[in-house]
Amino acid sequence: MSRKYIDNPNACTLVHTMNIIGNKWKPIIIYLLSNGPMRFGKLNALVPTISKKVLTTQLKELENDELIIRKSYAEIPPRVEYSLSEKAKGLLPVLKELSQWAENNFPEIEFEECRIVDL
Amino acid sequence: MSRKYIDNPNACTLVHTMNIIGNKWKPIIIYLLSNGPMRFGKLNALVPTISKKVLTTQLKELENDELIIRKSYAEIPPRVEYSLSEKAKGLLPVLKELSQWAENNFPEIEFEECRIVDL
DNA sequence: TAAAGTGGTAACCCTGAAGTAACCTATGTC
DNA sequence: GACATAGGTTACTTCAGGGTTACCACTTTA
Repeated sequence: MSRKYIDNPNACTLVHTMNIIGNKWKPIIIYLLSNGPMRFGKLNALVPTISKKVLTTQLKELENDELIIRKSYAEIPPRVEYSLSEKAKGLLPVLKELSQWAENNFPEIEFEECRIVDL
Repeated sequence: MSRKYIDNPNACTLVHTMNIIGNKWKPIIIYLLSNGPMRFGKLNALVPTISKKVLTTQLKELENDELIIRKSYAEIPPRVEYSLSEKAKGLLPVLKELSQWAENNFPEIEFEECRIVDL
């Protein structure tokens, strides 16, 4: 008789984490929101390469996973603010370590294209 | 004049990290290899739901990113051993923190299906 | 009266990641 | 001579994530 499946829950919680934040846009969104609450339009302006539709779905998924909080004001024109939940804030130091790891281990990459233009 | 692009390299190193390990199988592979070198067949047996083709491409990509080391012996039948590089070992504590974060913040999830069967 | 501002939704398409099944190499063994 | 073994490759198909464009609601401003 031989084992056939993964033994360790660590691997699976990891998989779960990746399902939540391991995609193209979510780390960026979480990072941006770490500076404080932000409106939909501002997020969209800061990441012009994301379409409104995709931004909407990413925010909705993050909200479902309770990583961000959506607060909408009954105004015209509408105003909606997104902010990080406590769950997400607990993630920030780990994300920072991941960044650090990448910087330390891939020094050949300049990450220039990430630098700013103007706001 | 207003800023139009993301300001912070943190977000982008993060994106880079996610590109490397943020997918369905790589965290699992890295975790399994953290127990020591392992052969292709054993990896495949431990994760029976991954196809040989996909396992091959994942291992190849991890090797290109210098996270794992592929050692092949000129024997018949062939023998190939995979192990973690130093780069990848530096990542392990962070991955563990990510696991920990998921366990702490999603207590409602049992992660039962991750438990073992037999080896 | 028409355009701008805000936060979306609806319908559609496209691509790349992942999955399936068959095949290959070279040897040893029945 | 047929099969098993280990580590793949090749060709084909499927599917979900992401992308594009158009449109909406409601008010203020020009």
